[in-house]
Amino acid sequence: MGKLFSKTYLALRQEILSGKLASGKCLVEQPLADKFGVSRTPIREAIRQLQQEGLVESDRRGGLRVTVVTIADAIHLYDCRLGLEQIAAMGACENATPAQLEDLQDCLAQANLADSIVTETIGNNSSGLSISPEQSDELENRLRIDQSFHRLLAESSGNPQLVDLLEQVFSKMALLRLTTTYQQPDVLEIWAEHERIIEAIMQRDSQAAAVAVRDHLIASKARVVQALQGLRTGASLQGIALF
Amino acid sequence: MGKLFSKTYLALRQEILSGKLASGKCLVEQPLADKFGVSRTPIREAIRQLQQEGLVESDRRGGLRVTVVTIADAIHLYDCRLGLEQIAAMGACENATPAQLEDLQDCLAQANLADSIVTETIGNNSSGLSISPEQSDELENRLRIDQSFHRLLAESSGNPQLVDLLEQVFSKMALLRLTTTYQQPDVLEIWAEHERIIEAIMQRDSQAAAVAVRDHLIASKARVVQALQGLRTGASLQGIALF
DNA sequence: TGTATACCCGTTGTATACAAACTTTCTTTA
DNA sequence: TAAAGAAAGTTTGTATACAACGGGTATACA
Repeated sequence: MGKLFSKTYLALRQEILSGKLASGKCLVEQPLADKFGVSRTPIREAIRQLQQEGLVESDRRGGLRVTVVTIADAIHLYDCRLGLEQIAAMGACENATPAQLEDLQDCLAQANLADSIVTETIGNNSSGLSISPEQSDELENRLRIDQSFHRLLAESSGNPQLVDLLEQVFSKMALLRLTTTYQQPDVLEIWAEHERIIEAIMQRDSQAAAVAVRDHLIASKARVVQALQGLRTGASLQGIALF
Repeated sequence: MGKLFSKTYLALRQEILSGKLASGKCLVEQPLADKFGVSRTPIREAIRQLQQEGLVESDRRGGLRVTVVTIADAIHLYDCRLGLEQIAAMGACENATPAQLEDLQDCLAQANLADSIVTETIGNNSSGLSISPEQSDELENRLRIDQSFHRLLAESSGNPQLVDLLEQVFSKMALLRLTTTYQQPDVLEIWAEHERIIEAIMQRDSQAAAVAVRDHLIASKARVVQALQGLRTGASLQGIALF
């Protein structure tokens, strides 16, 4: 179907996730409609969709803006993931199909491959502050792989409700993760943690899987919080709002 | 603000949650607009809102209908609650305010009060199949109390994201409740389980709280599954109550 | 100069008209 | 009679016009 609203939705989403529409930016219907060459109606639909995803939130004055993710939100979202993904891992131990297990392993393989490429071509990023386009692409790639892993994990649980809820959490974190991954290029630990999760699931050991997920998310949360606090002290951003 | 869409949203929501708009019923914009005396625009807005809440889902043919909650969904939703509410309880141990603790205790007191009233006026329901209006009201009351408890628990965590996610789960479970009528569950056990949760939280013992929540939800899930299985085998739709 | 009021402009909410896609049914033809 | 196609009806998508609400500014008056 050639619906305009889905096109504008995708375009808007891309603008938000790429940072062209910055967090906190007010979304006004008519200018957006002009920008995309459509009327206000599909813009409204698109914004509603984004609101549903958590990428757009209502302002205090009833207006709409790109969601602002605070440090507190990041922590809260990680706690939600902690609860949901432990259940997902336990469910995966019971219900993951062979194909899904294979997908998870593929994901890990891609991760290692991507990591080796980055290590070869770029090396570690401890030297400078600036990030080249190639680095940016590779880091973007890692982010995608990580997201794929967690999405596959959710799907492997065989619980569609869980998938839906986690999807929402991931959407809200997308803004956050976009900025934090650049600050935290050392992801070898992450892949190791993913491997432990997969191993536990393949052994159908739900307790071990839950523990592995818990450890992974607690570690990730710590990494992100550290990165965010570093960001905050570096810039002169007032209060809790980060972006 | 006297926005029409919020009025129609509330009206539609009420119709869905009261069962006047049955699960699976297709939602067509123009008839609904005629029914509520508004144009299609606010109807669309309201439906989008309900879709966001999970009370409306898209049909296979792209149409919209009142969400259909299956038995499998019920089990999956309980698993989601299991994950989220354990986190909520642990959060509550850290962040619950004295006022919130008091509210939780009030909730329990109301539960005991309601229970004694039901016991006095009605007695247990082991005898017959039919349920009087008074019984129905009292069971409705208990359901509200139970929902209040879990809502307060979520809020006590101090995690708004968690509150949002649990709200969605509760909404969908409310739909399931409508597909059947009530059956008197063993409520004394439920209140006792609630009490254990509160005690753990008041002692700020997050591990105990998580265990208490886990035990409670596993028991609740078992109760519901048992009721559902009996419902399937038995000819008469006695129904279930979700606690 | 400070405050209050009135008006203008920007933004969202609502109604309505029209278009496009899909369904269904009836008709026509092989 | 069956199948294919066309026409009518249904439903959602889109554009647009207008209304209502609110904020900000300018002006008038104290």
